[in-house]
Amino acid sequence: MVFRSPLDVFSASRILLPHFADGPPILSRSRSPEDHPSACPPLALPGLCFSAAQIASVCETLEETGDIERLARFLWSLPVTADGRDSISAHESVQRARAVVAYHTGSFRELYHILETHRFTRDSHGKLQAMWLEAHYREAEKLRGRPLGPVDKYRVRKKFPLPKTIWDGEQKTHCFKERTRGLLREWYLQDPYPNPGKKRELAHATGLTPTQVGNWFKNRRQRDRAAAAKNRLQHHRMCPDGARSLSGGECSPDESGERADRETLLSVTDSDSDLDV
DNA sequence: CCCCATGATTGGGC
DNA sequence: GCCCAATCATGGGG
Repeated sequence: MVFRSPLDVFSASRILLPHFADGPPILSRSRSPEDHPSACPPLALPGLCFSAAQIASVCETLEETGDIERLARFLWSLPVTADGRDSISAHESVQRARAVVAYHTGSFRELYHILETHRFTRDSHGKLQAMWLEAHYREAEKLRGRPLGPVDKYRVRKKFPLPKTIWDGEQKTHCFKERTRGLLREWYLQDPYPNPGKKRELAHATGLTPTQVGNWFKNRRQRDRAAAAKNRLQHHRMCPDGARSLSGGECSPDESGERADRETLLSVTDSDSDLDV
């Protein structure tokens, strides 16, 4: 938090920034002795010389405050080089800011190009990924003329995978290992409501986090209940009236165990394979 | 494309 | 805090 931006140095942000609409701010030269003139872009107006680092800090600050309009004007005021290989563009904060502005103005082609051609650090990944996806969603939505459902979005994500520049390649596991699931099922049969201690124990045994274990039990219970409810409906269709006490083959309900059918099925079918976790 | 199975998230209730 | 239902996200198979 020390020396975050030139705004702190100049302490004139309120005065300084509104001028961007009308052109570059009139400012005295940088006061920081470390800002060597070489950092100044060749196109900078005389008398106005931000160091690249200061420009980057301004970008960060404006992005944080969410004032996209002003950020856009600030970027617009910066000198540009044809290849973008200047000291200003080399700053991640600047590219990030350009991406944010491109996103907010709907300049998606530009957004994609920025994201694809610059390497971003992990801290930026979350936001940039969200912009990448959201932009593609919007384009797909426009093309299709109706809002996208979850599956549509999934397809969009498959069609436009995240660039390596904003994604470290880590992926979530879709399914746990067979052995893990076998363990979970065994414990579930004994106690569908494990206390925190048991959850931690199971987590340790399976290599999952306690939260994942909890999620698994939660989903298991929910889906067993759903299956039981469906079963009940079917039974009810076969035996519409309340003559349940007469044990009549097809129509004898095992009320205590709506889950029983499913559980026994699970415990039988899932012989524990010895795959590794 | 669609449907299904399964892990994760959300929002309300207690 | 945990529970639930509903829903989202993801991978795989017809």
